[in-house]
Amino acid sequence: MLDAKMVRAKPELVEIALRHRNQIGLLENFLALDSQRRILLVEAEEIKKFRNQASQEVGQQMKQGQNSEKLVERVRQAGQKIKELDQKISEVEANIENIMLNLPNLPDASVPVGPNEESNQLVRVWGEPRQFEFEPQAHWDIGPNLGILDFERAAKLSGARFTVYRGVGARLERALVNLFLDIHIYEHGYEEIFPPFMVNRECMVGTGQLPKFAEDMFKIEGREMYLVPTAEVPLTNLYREEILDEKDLPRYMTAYTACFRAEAGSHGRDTRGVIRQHQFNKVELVKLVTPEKSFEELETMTHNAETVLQRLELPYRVVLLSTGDMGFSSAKTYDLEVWMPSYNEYKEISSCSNCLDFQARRANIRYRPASKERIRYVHTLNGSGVAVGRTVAAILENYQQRDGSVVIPTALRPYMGGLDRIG
RNA sequence: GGAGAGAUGGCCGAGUAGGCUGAAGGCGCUCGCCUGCUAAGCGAGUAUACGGCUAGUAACUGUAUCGAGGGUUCGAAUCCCUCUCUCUCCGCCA
Repeated sequence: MLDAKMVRAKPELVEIALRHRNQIGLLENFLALDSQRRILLVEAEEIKKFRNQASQEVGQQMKQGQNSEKLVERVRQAGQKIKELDQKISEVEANIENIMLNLPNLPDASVPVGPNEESNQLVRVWGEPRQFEFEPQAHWDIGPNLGILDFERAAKLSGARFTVYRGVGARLERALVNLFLDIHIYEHGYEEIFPPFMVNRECMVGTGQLPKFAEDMFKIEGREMYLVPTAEVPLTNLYREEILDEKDLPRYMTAYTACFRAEAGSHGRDTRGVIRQHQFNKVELVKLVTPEKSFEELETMTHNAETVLQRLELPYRVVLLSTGDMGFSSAKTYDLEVWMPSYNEYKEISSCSNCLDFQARRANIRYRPASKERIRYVHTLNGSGVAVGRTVAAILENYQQRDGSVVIPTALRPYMGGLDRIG
């Protein structure tokens, strides 16, 4: 959520920033409702002031045995008026809230302006795509051929966009989770968290999935509970409605969770393989930091995610997303894209974002500065460290051999019981 | 699933025949004093949100907030209703 006072003070700037995000005309109603709200507030508060004083007076008079009927009657009427005004105010506030909850974060000044991913900015490239001396296969062929991915039976169980991992494939998935977690816990200093995979509505609003993107979520029938679309949701919301001490910051947290996405509106995209699934595994990184530090924390978080790909010796590049390609809650996002031979291009495998105080404001996560200034919102960051299914795909494709077998990256072998090759 | 208890400020914890309690007391924290150092001691201070007024995120001022929402009342942390959560016992279960 944006700071309403800031929007009120500089609507033109906000308008421009929103236009860069392809969001137009969302502010018109806000300004009108906002001033209406303040007019109503002043009126209601004045009457409440009268009521407070008058009802106290009534108490005094009653104690002294005086007749206070007239005053009582006036207060009664004031109470009626207050009820009406409060009613109006809460309607107006509901409208304002609705607008505010649907406004995306504003892009940072360092973000390239552009309508879509075409405007993304290449930041750096690591490693080089391998030159195959044979025709490389796609992971959706490699996996089934090795008997480690079973798409057909997954469809029988759950439909499209699900995969069954079996045998060494299942172990590969599990090994990657453990490798990623170990790197972030023991090398990068993140606290390991194992959160619930279902969360309530407040959490989903807190990180920005709701109310705008309800159709992307899996909701539990008959309950206000949602399957987590990313561990970012439970991790960030761990401190919802809390006031932290500055000495408790920064907080670095990492978690493995399954992630569940309805993928509404992505029909026909990435239909083959494990790239776009309704359920996938991910190790997520989340940071809560002081505002002064958030941009440098974004850099280190991105490097933390890169470490995983470097350890696996997978070629990737880092891209700074343009204003038109960023997620709703983010002010600045780096994507990590891993080389995928089947696509003959780099595919997103991690997304690292600085959300500034946007989520903190929604989730009401604040901290008390050591210097005794007033309480402030923390800044929140999140990043994939990294998507596990896509890593499996990348390993299968980048490490495939002419005979159909797949070499296991060295760093992963201890997690695979020493196995150095599949097939 | 059955029975009962409870939700108050950063924490603990008072507060029911409804009124001057934003809220006693303690702890913690901050500042000052004291002190060879530390500790102890003494004094003062210490909620948040949204408004008004302002050059002002200063001061002043108003309103709201004692789990959430609604009701009764001139007036509710205190009475009534609904919901949520926590705890105890029983049952069931990985």
